Amino acid sequence: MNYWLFKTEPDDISLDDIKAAKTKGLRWDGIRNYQARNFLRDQLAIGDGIFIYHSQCKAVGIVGTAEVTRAAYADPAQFDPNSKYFDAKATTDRPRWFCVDIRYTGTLKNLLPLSQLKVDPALSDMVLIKQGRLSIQPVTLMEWRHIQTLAAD
DNA sequence: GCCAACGTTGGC
DNA sequence: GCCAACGTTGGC
Repeated sequence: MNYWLFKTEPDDISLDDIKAAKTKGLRWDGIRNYQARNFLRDQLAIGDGIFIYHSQCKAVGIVGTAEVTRAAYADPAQFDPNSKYFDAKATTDRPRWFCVDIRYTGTLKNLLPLSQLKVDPALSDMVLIKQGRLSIQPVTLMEWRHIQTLAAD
């Protein structure tokens, strides 16, 4: 069992949208960054825990949790010429991009703003803090637990 | 909307 | 295979 952080722009997909999808869950598609893709394809497993992080909005930070309900499969959008995620170089034999399905598991009592995460010594090695521009990233068990504790306060 | 960070593309 | 140009992410 591993832990992850997914960034999303709430104007596009918010935690509420994930919640509204209930147990049938949501396809997490449109990942077009190789580093994020490799995590998706090679490491995300059913049952893995996910922090949902809102970016590009007023309240930037971790808002809730979700879990993986289906491991990586070829992202159908790459084959759809009408999709903004279409990739002419991808074929069904050799898909380039992958997606997973996730479902809502909870909303944090308090949104944990990036500003707070940044100054927390226990989180100084977090990928979120050390590297920008990565929409799917690993979270250590220690970080996962620490953030859960912060959220419970 | 600005701009820094950084990944990707493409000419050579 | 180098590296400049370019595009995207994402905080502020």
